[in-house]
Amino acid sequence: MEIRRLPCSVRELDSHEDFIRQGDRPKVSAIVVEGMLARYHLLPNGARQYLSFHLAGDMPDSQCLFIEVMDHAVCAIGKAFVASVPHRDLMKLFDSRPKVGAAIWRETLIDAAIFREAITNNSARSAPARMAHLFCELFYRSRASGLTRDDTCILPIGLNQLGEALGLSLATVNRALANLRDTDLADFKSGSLTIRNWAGLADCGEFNPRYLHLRREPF
Amino acid sequence: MEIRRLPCSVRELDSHEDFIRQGDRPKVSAIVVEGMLARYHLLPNGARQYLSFHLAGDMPDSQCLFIEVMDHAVCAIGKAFVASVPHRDLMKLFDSRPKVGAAIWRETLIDAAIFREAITNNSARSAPARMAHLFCELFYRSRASGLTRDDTCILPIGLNQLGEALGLSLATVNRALANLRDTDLADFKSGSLTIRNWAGLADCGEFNPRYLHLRREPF
DNA sequence: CGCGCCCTTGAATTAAGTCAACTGATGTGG
DNA sequence: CCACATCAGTTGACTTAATTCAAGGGCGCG
Repeated sequence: MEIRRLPCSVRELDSHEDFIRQGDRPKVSAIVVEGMLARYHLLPNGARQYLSFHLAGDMPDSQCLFIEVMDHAVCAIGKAFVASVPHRDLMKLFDSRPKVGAAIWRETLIDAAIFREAITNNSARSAPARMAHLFCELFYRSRASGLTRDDTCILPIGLNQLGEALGLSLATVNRALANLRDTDLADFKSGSLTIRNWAGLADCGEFNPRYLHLRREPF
Repeated sequence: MEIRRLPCSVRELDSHEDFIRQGDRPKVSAIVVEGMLARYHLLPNGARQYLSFHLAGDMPDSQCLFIEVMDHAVCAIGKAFVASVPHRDLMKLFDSRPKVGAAIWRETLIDAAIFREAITNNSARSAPARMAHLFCELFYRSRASGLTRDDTCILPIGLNQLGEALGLSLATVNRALANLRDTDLADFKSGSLTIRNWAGLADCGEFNPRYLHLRREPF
């Protein structure tokens, strides 16, 4: 894509560092170059609700192109590198190349599909199933982006954060992980996820990759 | 908006009637003319997860403009009228008037913000709080669209469906409603919602309308 | 009248949350 | 190099919120 030719500045983010905060009015959008970013809500009691995770190539804050003030925050999950592109330049690009605009619009619609799936996941499934579904999604997307090696992918996230993503307490997350390990479906340990039985894991989490709308599927 | 001038066909939908099903590849997009539409996932066990509700003026399936196959369904909540506009015509409009395209893009981004809020609502809040938040959102949006009278708005939805939206069982929905009624926050009865204490309800549901990004606020 | 649908309520059950103690790595300073 | 602090993960006992199950009530409709 021609986005690569736009002027941009790359920045390194430390683990847990915020890239944007709720209430900000950013003038640039970010593209993940390396590592992982996440969006989250900050709740009145100080707790967090993680909303989505973003891998290399994703634009985790495309929404701020058209919506002035951020209703959520974006932070790094593990060390990450992001490229910032001014909105002005993106808009000019959309004018001169409408297809690029349409492609990014499409990406934002897929983001929305991922949000919808998260609603269903966190509302209608048991703790181990939620865990399994999230693992399936992250592994599938990682693999589609060529970020896996054999059956494992990097996932520099803590159990607490997993809970804040899935609407579960730390203890329940732990037991769900133990469950997946015991049934030999997946093994999550010290920031890396290993798939032991893909079909079984997908079945447990009712994972159907249709909603990701990938052009070429990694399986 | 110039959308009104596009050729379109208006159709009446019965309560519960599907407008689009999962797996469809629609060639038209809908605009709600009257009544209410909802998006939902159909789960493997036959259950539903409602994802969002759409009032007059909304485009509940804008996503199919750029994504071929539907990953969710859209149905009527109560009787409704929808106008269908062929994608072809919308695309032509976007070409000739980029501002219209940007406005619709913005709408889809607000949809995404509503999905995010639903993730948080269904993951991080108690049953009565979820109920309160949903009521706040629907009343606020209804009011912004001029669809309320005094402190009540039409909400032709059953308790079962409320549960399928909030990730709660029928019994819990009932008790949550009783709770809101007892504390004199809101009264939901036979398809209409009456707000008794707006500040209290918003507080109970931690409702902050920021995420709706409305240009002019109804309160 | 009687049937079906939706709402309501109560009692029993279960999944998940809370609380607290303990482990095991990692890291720091004396 | 060891003593100690720290932090993330693990596990168990208890509590609670929500689910499930079951029975009953109101109401519209044939």
